[in-house]
Order: sequence, then structure tokens, then C-alpha cells
Amino acid sequence: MLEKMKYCRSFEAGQTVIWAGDETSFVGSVVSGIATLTQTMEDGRSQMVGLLQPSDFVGRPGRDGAVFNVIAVSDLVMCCFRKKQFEDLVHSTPHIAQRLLEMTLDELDAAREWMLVLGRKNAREKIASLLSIFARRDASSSSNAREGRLEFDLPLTREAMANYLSLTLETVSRQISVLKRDGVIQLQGKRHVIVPDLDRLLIEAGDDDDGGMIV
Amino acid sequence: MLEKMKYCRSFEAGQTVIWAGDETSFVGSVVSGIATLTQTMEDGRSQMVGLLQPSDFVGRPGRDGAVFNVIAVSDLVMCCFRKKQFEDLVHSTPHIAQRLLEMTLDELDAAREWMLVLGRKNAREKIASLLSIFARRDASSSSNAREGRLEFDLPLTREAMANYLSLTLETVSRQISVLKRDGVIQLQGKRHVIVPDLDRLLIEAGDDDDGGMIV
DNA sequence: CGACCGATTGACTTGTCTCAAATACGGTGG
DNA sequence: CCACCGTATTTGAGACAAGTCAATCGGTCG
Repeated sequence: MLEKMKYCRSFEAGQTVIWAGDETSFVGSVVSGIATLTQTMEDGRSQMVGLLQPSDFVGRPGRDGAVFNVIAVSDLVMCCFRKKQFEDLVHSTPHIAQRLLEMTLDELDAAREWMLVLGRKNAREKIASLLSIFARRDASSSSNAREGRLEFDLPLTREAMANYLSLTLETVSRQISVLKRDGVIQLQGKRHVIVPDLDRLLIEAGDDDDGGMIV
Repeated sequence: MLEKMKYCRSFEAGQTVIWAGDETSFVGSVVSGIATLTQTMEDGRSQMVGLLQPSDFVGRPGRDGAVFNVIAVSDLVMCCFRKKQFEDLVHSTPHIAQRLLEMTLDELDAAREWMLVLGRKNAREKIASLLSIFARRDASSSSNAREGRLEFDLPLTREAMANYLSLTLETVSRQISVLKRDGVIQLQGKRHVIVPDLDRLLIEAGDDDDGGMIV
């Protein structure tokens, strides 16, 4: 059913997919590439409030105007549905509403966890937290899971990272240099990151889930 | 149907309603009082990630463990349902899942808007933003809507405000003093706030929706 | 009255921002 | 293949907003 309705749209890096305030006629999900959800103030200050990766859902069934800007960070392919049709489908297919609810609850948890990052972590921990997100994503999807060692490409520029972490790009750059100096990460070029020890990175991020007590 | 299942629980101010990590056997909504959603780090730093007011929903159908602490800030009455029963109801009544989805989307928007507050606003704007939330809530529910003038009681201590805004309580106190000195607000005692001009407050908060350009 | 808790205020420290300059990188055209 | 350009990034020096530590004040409750 969804298959029949869907169509694809492509966006170039830097292109705005949805403007805050605009009426959107479609919902969809990311097929490939990365996009950001951004909130902006009148004086130009802006804050990234979400990072959209493949399989993430975009749009809000039952809502008219978008609240945030959606911007393609890399070249982006989305799989879209006309909103009206999609909403009808939600009404006629209870299972879909439940699935959407689950996804939205996950996003809400992620947003709230990010509030802790923004509010209470220092610059070094913020960078480590962001790197952890990329690392985890790659750890699950790729094959390079050799005993805690990981590598991946940063999908964001320093500026975009700064915007997500609520820092300046200078501070991002400095803290990446410090983490490199301290051996938490290694760099190949500006974008390719090697994490020799994922646990170490997680501890640096301040979420030492694994119970790594620093006595 | 819901009526038959519901039961009430009361909590005293300061009491923890739900511990992060615990399995919760109920979902519910706030009847009266205020509660906070709080995220904590191992070293004790914590960040409030949500403020629960009357009519707000608590709990996550389909999820086992809670992710955040829920703490009663004032005396609190909640109307609860056993989670299992509620989930069955969600499955059998499509309309409920749709309603929950809408509420969750609203919460997600609110969380993301708060990320802008945490990430990009300075202390003065943060305080003004928080006061705006209380003011708006009271403006809609009460009768004191005399030409932009409003008054209300702060439901939170300075410490709790600091925790929500990601500031220290000293900074909260100082900025409240400054807003008072500048005539943006007046205080009666420590908790009762008078807002002579709501538009002014909104401008101070940085979200000048009304287009109030400061040339 | 005295103890206690929340709030205010002050003096000093510090992490991050700001402004500025230098450097590396990727792509383009000769 | 190389020189050149624009953009992304790094690095430095100084400024400033908010944090920290500490003292005081005010109200409330036993």
C-alpha cells in the first residue's frame, strides 16, 4: 500500500528541504544522506535540534505548518508520501499510528537526552558525546567492530557540529585537537576519525554506561 | 472505559514518582500539582528535561523501563492506569494511539524548542523564557488578562529553575533581580510575580513573535 | 528564641566566545 | 601536472558571561 504511494525526491548538500512556517504537503523518510533539523531566532542565532539519518521519519501527520528548518547536509534522497494520503492511511490502519507513536517516543527520548548534553556537559564532553553517536551508528551498521576499535567519516562540518553542540566552531576545533592529542581519537585528514578504544570515548562523554568508575 | 480502569495516586512535594531505570507498571496523567522530568549523570550533574503540568501525560506505552526521574515538585495528584490494561486499550482503540501520537508530537516540539533555550540563550533570556511559559499558562487559564498585565506564583524554587534552565541558582537569583530592577517584572515576596507588560517580557525572552523589532 | 531552608548579594575564577591570523584542503583551469 | 583560489580548519590572544565559594538576609516552623 505504502509502496504504491511513495515517490522519491533528491536534494543537494546545503539545500533546504523544508522551511519553518511553510505548509508541507508531504511526509517521508530519509533513504540516504544526512539532514539537520534547525531552529532559528530572529537575530540569527540558531540551534540544531535534530540530526536526520537514513530511516528517520520527517514530517508530522496531523500538523499543518513545519516548526523547524530541515536542511540537507550531504546529498540527500528521501522517500516521500503525500501528506493527505498518508494521513488517510494512518486513520485506516491502526498499526501505523502505533508504529509512528513508537518512533516519536524514541525521538522524544533522544531529544531529552540531548538536552542533558547541551545543558550540563562541557565542550570536551560534548564533542565526545557527538563522536559517540557517530561511532555507535557505525558500530552497528558496519563490519569494523574489531575489539572496540572503530573508524568512520564525520558527516558534519565543524560549523554544523558547533551548531548541534551549542559551541563555536573554534571551540569544536580546539577540543577535537585536544582529544587527538590525548589519544582518545586519531584523525586521517579532517573528516576521517579512528577511535582506538570506544569505552574510553564513552567515558570521556560522561555517559559511562559500562560502569567505568573513575576512582 | 478509561473511567473504569483509572485510580488515583497522591505524592508529596519532593517525592520521586518514578525512578529512571525502574520498570513502571502504570501510565497516567497529572491532575493537580507540578512534577519534573529529570536526567542525571553519574557525577551528580542533572538536567530537567520536562515540566509536567496538569493534563500532561506520564509514561510510555510499549516501553518497559523509564528513562528519566519523575519528581513531584509540589503536592501532586495523578490519575493512573495499569500499563498492561492501557496498552491493550491502545491496541483495541485506534483513536487513542492517534491522540497519544499528537500529544507526543507536541512534547517533541516543546523539547526541541527548549533545546534552543538551553543552547543559545543567555541567562537573562532564559529566565524571561521560563517566566513566559508560566505567564502564558496563566494567561489562558485565569481571568487576570487585563491588557497584557499578568500575575502568577512561581511553581519552582530558584534551584529547580536553575536546573531547568541549565544555570546555577545564584545566576537565576541575580537575573531575576536584574529583570525586577529593569521593571520587566515585579515581585511580591519571593514567589509571586507580576508582569506589567507581557509583550515586553516576550521580547526579553528573545522570541518576539509579535514582530517587536528592537531598532 | 534558635535552627533551618530558600534566596540574595559579593568577590573572584574560569571556560567558552570573539576577533584575528595562519594553515591545510579540494577543486578548477591553464 | 601544477599554480591558484575559495572554503574549511586550526591556532592564538584577550574579553566576558556565568560559575564557584562564601557571607548574609528573611521567613517559617518547632
